Amino acid sequence: MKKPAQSHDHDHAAEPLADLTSRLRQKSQRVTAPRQAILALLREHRHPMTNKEIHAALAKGDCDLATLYRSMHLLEGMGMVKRFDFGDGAARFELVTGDAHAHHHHLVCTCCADIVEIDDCFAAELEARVAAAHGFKTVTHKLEFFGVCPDCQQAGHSHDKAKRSRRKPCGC
Amino acid sequence: MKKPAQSHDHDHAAEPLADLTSRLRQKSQRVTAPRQAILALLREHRHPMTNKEIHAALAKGDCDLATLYRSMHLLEGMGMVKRFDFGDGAARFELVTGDAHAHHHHLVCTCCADIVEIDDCFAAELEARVAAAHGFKTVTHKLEFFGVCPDCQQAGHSHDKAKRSRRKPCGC
DNA sequence: CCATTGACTGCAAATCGTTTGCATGAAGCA
DNA sequence: TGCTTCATGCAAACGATTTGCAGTCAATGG
Ligand SMILES: [Mn+2]
Ligand SMILES: [Mn+2]
Ligand SMILES: [Zn+2]
Ligand SMILES: [Zn+2]
Repeated sequence: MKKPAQSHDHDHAAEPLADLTSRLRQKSQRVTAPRQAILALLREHRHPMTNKEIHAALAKGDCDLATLYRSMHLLEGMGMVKRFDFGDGAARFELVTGDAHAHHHHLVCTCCADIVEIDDCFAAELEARVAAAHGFKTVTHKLEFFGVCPDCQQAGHSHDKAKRSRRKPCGC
Repeated sequence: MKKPAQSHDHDHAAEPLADLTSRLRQKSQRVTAPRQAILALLREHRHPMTNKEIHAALAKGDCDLATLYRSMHLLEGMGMVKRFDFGDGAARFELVTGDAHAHHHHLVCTCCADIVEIDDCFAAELEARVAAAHGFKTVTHKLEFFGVCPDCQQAGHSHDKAKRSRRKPCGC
């Protein structure tokens, strides 16, 4: 019914954990157990995760939820993770792997919450146009796509968007 | 320091209030005082407003905050208002004036929160491309631009994005 | 115009994601 | 090893949004 699930995608050349923690030291941030656990976990995932998901995925006692929130702020500020917003009220975070991956978008299934990574940003040109047209500087953009994935189309789901709770993907 | 402010923009041919309420009746929704007050207010604004802003703008006692939230859900479901998300934790709503206005985007000043309406959606093509590439159906997108408006550039603000609170525009 | 009735409202309490105060704990360094 | 400072855990605080409930009122039919 679901696809092979949000596979952990171990099949990629991930930056060694040591390299990640060293980036903390370089900015004189302490390499603590919670931070290592978080980075180790994010390293295994290629899709944005909510703090709740991250917390649940970590071994019990690895990291307090409050510490997790604080850590994500830190990592975001250091540019090591990127924050995404799918409009369901919970922030999602993804490890930044290489400059190219820093800015990108997603295609989210409103039915099963499956996420497709959209690595190319074709909005860069639009951004420049919009900025110039109104005299704005340092313009950025947030862009996410939502739709029904092939699997959920089959299942014959209708999913009246207006009726679903405003928060959280339906999960069918 | 600020521009003429979020002017009420009375200078547009707005749909008569009666036409709006009649749309409620057509779908057998009751025309109540709170709903009329909300519609009358939204009719005066062309930019997305948070429920807090709407509630503050209404005469005291016109509409309870809980009723306001419920009303926005109703109106959104009826397609009379559109919900926008600027990533500051509070939903914003705008009256839908004509089909053409239903889907559009914004350019938001991260400094003074000034909003520029971007009526053209140049992302429609991208959307189709993304949908086709991954077999998704009924694909939609959310897109907002953020930057520093001309006024705030002058003021010599730096605004280290990483340091600002995650929520709410700084307001300088 | 009045009675009827279910939809709608105000108020308060509950949720949810996120933030913060505070005392304790432990990285990094001499 | 001891010190200083930053980080953590826990619990309470927060802001946005939702919900339960009892009273109210818009719409309808007589
Ligand atoms: Mn991604
Ligand atoms: Mn708008
Ligand atoms: Zn982009
Ligand atoms: Zn668009």
